[in-house]
Amino acid sequence: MTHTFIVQTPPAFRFWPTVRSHGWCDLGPFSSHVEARTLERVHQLGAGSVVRLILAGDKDEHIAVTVEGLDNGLSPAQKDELTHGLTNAFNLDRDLSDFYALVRQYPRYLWIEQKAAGRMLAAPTVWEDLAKTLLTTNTTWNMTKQMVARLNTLGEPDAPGGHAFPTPERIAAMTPDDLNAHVRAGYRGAYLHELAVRIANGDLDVESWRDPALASADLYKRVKSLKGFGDYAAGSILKLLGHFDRLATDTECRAVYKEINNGVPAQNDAEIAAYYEPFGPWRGLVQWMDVMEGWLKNS
DNA sequence: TTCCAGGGGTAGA
DNA sequence: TCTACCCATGGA
Repeated sequence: MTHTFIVQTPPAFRFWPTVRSHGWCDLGPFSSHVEARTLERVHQLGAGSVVRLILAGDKDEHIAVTVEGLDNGLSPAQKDELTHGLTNAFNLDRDLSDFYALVRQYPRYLWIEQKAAGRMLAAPTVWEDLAKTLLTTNTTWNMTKQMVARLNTLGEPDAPGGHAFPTPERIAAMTPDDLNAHVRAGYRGAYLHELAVRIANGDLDVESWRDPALASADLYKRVKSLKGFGDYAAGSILKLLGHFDRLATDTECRAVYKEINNGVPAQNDAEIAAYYEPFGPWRGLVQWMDVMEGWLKNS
């Protein structure tokens, strides 16, 4: 049985550039389909049922949500739950007008507003963003995809054979050794397990980190206090949570800086930080746009 | 075989 | 605050 509803979006929102703003769209349980311009996701509702979501932008750039896999109707509570999760995932509460006003002043960055880029696709839960970000550290993107795919198979299955992202409770119920025998995350496995345990037993309420009143310096400290989250990972998480005043300088960013700097590599990360400093509270997003420019322009 | 990826923890200064 | 060294995986 299939149900469809619309999630309203803010002005200047565009569905496809937001989907393609981040590699997340190709990490399970998301999958993006370029020809159809749809984003799919196998998703577990709070009550336990697993559904398949097919998302597309409609003519007004609102999000058309098709829900497959519910035997009964889509209840108002389920619709609210999905809308809430998608509001998080698409960062629909975020006002980017100041960001566009800033980049409009730089010829190099005029493409950002023209492409309606800058809104980043996140996961519906902070736990999922943390787990995936941990699996991007010190590895290749291809390896990240494989590790996340294996992690994802631990989640609740749906009828067509997909899996929802595993809950922290599910991961916490495993031993670290069993988890890593399955995910093959190397030294990251123990960190992932510890994170799941702390969330599952209530020691950490990571969903509360979405609170807009939380200062980014405070949030940064909290993320970095997690095992396995250093400057790069914490900077990445802050962006997904809507704080853009932190850089997340990785090998990719260093390569991009070299291009911007006429082929001359930065002597150190401080030189890269100095380049982005004028962008103030938006510097992290400008840095991300530099990394994603080629991909976004071709999406 | 070695090197290293969308780094980070730890010890020691 | 900075540096040296270690860390598992698997592709090149």
